[in-house]
Amino acid sequence: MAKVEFNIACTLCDHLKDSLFNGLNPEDLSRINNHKTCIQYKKGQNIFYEGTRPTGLYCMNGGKVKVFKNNVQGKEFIIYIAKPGDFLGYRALLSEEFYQATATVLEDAKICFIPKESFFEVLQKNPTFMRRVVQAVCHEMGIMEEKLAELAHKSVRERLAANLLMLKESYGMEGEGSTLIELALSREDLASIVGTATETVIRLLSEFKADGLIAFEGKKIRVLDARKLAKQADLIIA
Amino acid sequence: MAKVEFNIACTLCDHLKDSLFNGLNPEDLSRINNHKTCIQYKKGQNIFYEGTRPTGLYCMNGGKVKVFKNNVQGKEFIIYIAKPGDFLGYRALLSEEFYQATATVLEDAKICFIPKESFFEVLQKNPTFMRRVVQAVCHEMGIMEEKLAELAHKSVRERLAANLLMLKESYGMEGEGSTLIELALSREDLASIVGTATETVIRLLSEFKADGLIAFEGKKIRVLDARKLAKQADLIIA
DNA sequence: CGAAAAAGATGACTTTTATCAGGTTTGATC
DNA sequence: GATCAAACCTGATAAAAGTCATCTTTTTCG
Repeated sequence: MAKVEFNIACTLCDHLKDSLFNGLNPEDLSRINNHKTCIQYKKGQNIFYEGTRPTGLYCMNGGKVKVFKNNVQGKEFIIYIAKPGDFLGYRALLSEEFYQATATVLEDAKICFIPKESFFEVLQKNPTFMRRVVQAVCHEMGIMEEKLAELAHKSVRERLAANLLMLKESYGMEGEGSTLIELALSREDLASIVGTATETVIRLLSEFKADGLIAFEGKKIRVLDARKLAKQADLIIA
Repeated sequence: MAKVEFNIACTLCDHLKDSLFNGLNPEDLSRINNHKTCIQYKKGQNIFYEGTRPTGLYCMNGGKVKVFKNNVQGKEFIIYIAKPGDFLGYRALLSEEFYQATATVLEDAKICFIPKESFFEVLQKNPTFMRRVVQAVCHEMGIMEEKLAELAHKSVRERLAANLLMLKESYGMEGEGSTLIELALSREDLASIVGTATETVIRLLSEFKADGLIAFEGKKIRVLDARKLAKQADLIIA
């Protein structure tokens, strides 16, 4: 499973508009572009490992990557799932620490690597870009605070429902009419997102299906009744 | 309970050395100093509320403040506890969002307020300071990832033990010999930190006390056997 | 000081969810 | 297409932790 290089100019990248690099001046973008290395990864390959030192930033061009931590007993907790346009591994890079999580490819991915020096150079030269990165990081932190409170006080059923809705929002196709979660997640991975046992996820999914809240389409899940699901998630009272 | 103003020059602040303002050039520090308002708060007073818009940054000069979210049933989850030298409310300020949490005084506090404009001005003028803020925010984020994984996969007993150790580290007195947690936490607040019910915390604390792991001194807890506590937290295998 | 409120403690009970053990189905590989 | 592994599913059981009710102790405050 050798790594395969590919190359797309950042200016021509389909996902530039979704990325933090969007709005960067041509000069800085070309600096990034000239120093990047783009690699195709197969499902199951690792991008980086917990405990190692970051040497640069990963920018997703295609596919899906899970970022997770392993606990002592080997159980995974998935912190987030990166999709095209997302940065990967920026937290440890910016805090100058070791990676605290491992990144593994969920769906065949194309990922560009930008060396630390180039990224930091642009960051330092360009206060507006720095400002936007800070804003994004702090927004992300808000999401994590939300997750913490959810994990602390909601039942597994509520968390599963909430996460299905979240996945629909984040990984649904363009357009509001979309209800299919464009992510071929195993039950095990879904359990690692919700923070529960695989068996529990299986049981609850069958219940949700029996109640007409969701449907299975191949390896993917379609949200049939977002409103009822939100009720299950205790997001709306009525 | 009127708010009482006080004033201490930032350059003379005892906690400057623990703060992100440490190392700031005299010019920038005086800009901060000249625009700040310092207020004394009593236990129980609120600094800011979830859902409101931040207008500046709070910098702790004394006391303790809890930052928490309320869930639908009114149960609190404490995200962190700010101590002197800490910034308060910077996440929402930097992400330009509403506060997602409420801040309430745990122990009578002295807090300086720096208006958004002054803080942003220094931030923009001073790339080194910006860099340090980013680094701190990303470090904080790493701690939250850790907490997420802990909440997802550890038992209440393990989490309580881990949190007691954490509290000892963060709120113990200076010097490594210190074992007393310098925080008068109610059982209810401790439960809100661990993410469990008050009764459960009470029961587990009695067990820890019976096993000689901790002792109560007034409203405070002393860690008697950090090693055994770490074993309870499943942090060490042996 | 004394009354009221808040915090702490304990017991009984129930619910939730993890775990284990055994199945079946699906999918990849030779 | 046979074989093996992985993923998925189901049921039984046990443990963990929440809830509720009650009681005691401590704190607050007029």
